Formats: sequence, C-alpha cells, structure tokens
Amino acid sequence: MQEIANEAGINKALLHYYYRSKQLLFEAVFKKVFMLLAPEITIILSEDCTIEEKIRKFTHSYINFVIKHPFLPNFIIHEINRNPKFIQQLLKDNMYPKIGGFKKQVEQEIGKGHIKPIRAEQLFINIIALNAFPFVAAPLIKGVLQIPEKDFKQIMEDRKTQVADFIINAIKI
Amino acid sequence: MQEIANEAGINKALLHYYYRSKQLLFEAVFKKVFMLLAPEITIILSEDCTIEEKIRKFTHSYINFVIKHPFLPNFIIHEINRNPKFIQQLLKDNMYPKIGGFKKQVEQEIGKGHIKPIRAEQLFINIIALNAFPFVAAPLIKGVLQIPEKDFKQIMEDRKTQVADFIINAIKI
DNA sequence: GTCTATAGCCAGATAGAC
DNA sequence: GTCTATCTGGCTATAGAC
Repeated sequence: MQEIANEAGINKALLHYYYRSKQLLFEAVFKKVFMLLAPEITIILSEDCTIEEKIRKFTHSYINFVIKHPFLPNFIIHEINRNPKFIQQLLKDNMYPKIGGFKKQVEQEIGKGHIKPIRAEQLFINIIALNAFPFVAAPLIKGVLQIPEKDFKQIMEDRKTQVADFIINAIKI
Repeated sequence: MQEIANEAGINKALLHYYYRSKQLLFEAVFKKVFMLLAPEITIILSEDCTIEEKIRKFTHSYINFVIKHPFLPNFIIHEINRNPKFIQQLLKDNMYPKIGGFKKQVEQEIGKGHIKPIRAEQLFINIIALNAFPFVAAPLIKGVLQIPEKDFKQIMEDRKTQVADFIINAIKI
C-alpha cells in the first residue's frame, strides 16, 4: 500500500479513503488487468473465419500483446490460483466469452475433413498453452535454455508465426 | 509457520530452532519439491531413443506424475517468478540437466529428414508448455470450459497420449 | 479531499526455563 | 532438544485536524 501510494504521489490514508480496503483496491486492479487480456482471447472464440485463420490471428495478436505486457499472464494465473472464486465472479459479470461457438466450428471442420479429429477442449487448451506458457514460465525457460534476455525476446518474436505453424501442422489432414 | 508447526505436531519455536528462519525453511522445501519434478524433465533431455519415443515417454510420465501432485508446477513457477535468483542457485548446484544433447538430437533428426525443421528451443518450449500449462492454469481452464473437476481430470488423463500425438503430428514429415 | 499520527493486529523471531 | 512467554517490526486501517 505504501509503495502504491508513493507511486501515485499520495499517502496510504488517501488510498484507503478511495478504495476502503486493500482487498477492494486489489479487486479493482485485477478486473482492470483481466479486461486488458480478455479481448485477445475473444478472437479465438468469436470472429467469422476458418479455424486456421483464427489460430494465426490469435497467436500473432496474443503474443504481440503479451510481449508488451509480460507480467499479465502470470499475475492473472497466480491470483486465480490463490482465489478460484474470482472465476465465478468473472463469469457472473460476463467478463469472458463462452467456448460454445469455437467448439461447434471445430466439430464442423472435422466433419468436413478439413482437420484431424480432436476434441475442441483439447485444442483450445493446446492453443492457450503454447501461447501463454512461455511468458508464465519465462525465468525458468531462460534458465534451462541458458539464454540471455535478448535471445529470449527473439524466440518469443519468432513464436508469433511458429506457434501457429506448429498447431496447424498438428491438426491439418 | 504456525500451521506448519501444528501439522508437524511441534511449535513455532522448534521450527525456528531447526531451520533458523522462515526463509531457510522455505528454501529447504523448495529444493526438495524441485527435485521431485526434475527427474521427470530429465527424460526428455537424456535417455537413448528417438525424439518421437522421448516425446511419448515424457508426456506420459510427466502428466502421470503431475496428476498425483497437481500443486507442484504452480508452486515452482510462482516461486521462481518471485525470486529468479533461485534459478542461478539451482544451476550452480547442478540441480537440473542441460539441453545440449536434446538440441543435437533434434538437429540430427531434421538432417536425416525424420522431422520438419524446427529450432530445438522452440520444440522444447512447446513440449513443456503443452504438458505443464493445463496444471498451472487449472482453475482458469475449468472456468472458461465450464467443466466440473471430474471432466477436467478425464481431459488430463486423455492428454497423456493426446499431447504426444499432437506434437508428433506437428513435426513429422 | 488530503494530510499526520496512531491504534490494532499479526507473524517471525528470541529468551530462558526445563 | 523442547517448551511457554514475550518481544519486535511491519502492515492495514482509522481518528481527527485542516
């Protein structure tokens, strides 16, 4: 609270005056931050194009966004793990979209023989995992690969296209 | 500290007597926990078999292990993010293996035309991402997919083979 | 609304008896 | 080695002046 007050150029008392408590301030921050990332995920669930196009668009857009805000995925995942009740809150407030449309589309494209059979849930998890994980586990990856920050950034840059290629290779007939 | 002492059937004073401080107790726990997971990762880096076999073995072994210890990946990632200096410590203590052998093997198999061209680092990240992420982001995934615990467990069970299939499809010629 | 000062609480750490 | 009792510092939150 002290650090936030310093950063804001006010004092702790005023912070409490505005937000009532640390918990409420935190919730305000969390919602704001979550709403920054949610539109990125929406791409994969709505929008009118083929699965392949969606994967390319999403990957490019998501990684591009997260390179600019590398702390976001971690913050959200950590806080949701600490308090899974947040999810209920976010669902109730309609703060993220449903997977229904994506699921239907995957099943249709499988039916038409465009892509290999795979459960939409598994594909969805794979897409999010390949995009988000390197940022969530950045220090660990830098350590295992023994690479400096500069190389890591280049690898993330490359992933904007490589992750999409990887996924599409995995599912295309 | 109080909760740990209760769980251990001793009191806080004794906990401090053994471990000097909360920080040192934590480091002891972290190393112990990290050492539980490290052997699982070693499979992919050493062992004498093809890339394809390694991917199948690793995926099965890792997911199997983590289903039994679902808190581990999160704990490790969170703590390393909180204090990236841990990585240096672990490297210095030789507490996880190097990627050199895996990199060489990937390049050889690409040269022989067994798999599509891909940087070993990217492939390594993809393998770890697909295996670990669903556990790191479990509550988030359950929320987005709107599925109960039971279905989530089944999906993770299925991933023991499906993740390997997915990766191999992505890289095979 | 904004500040200073402080109340109230809790958790890590230690003193000291046994 | 193990305990009880206590110190200490830090953090959230509020009282109250301006």
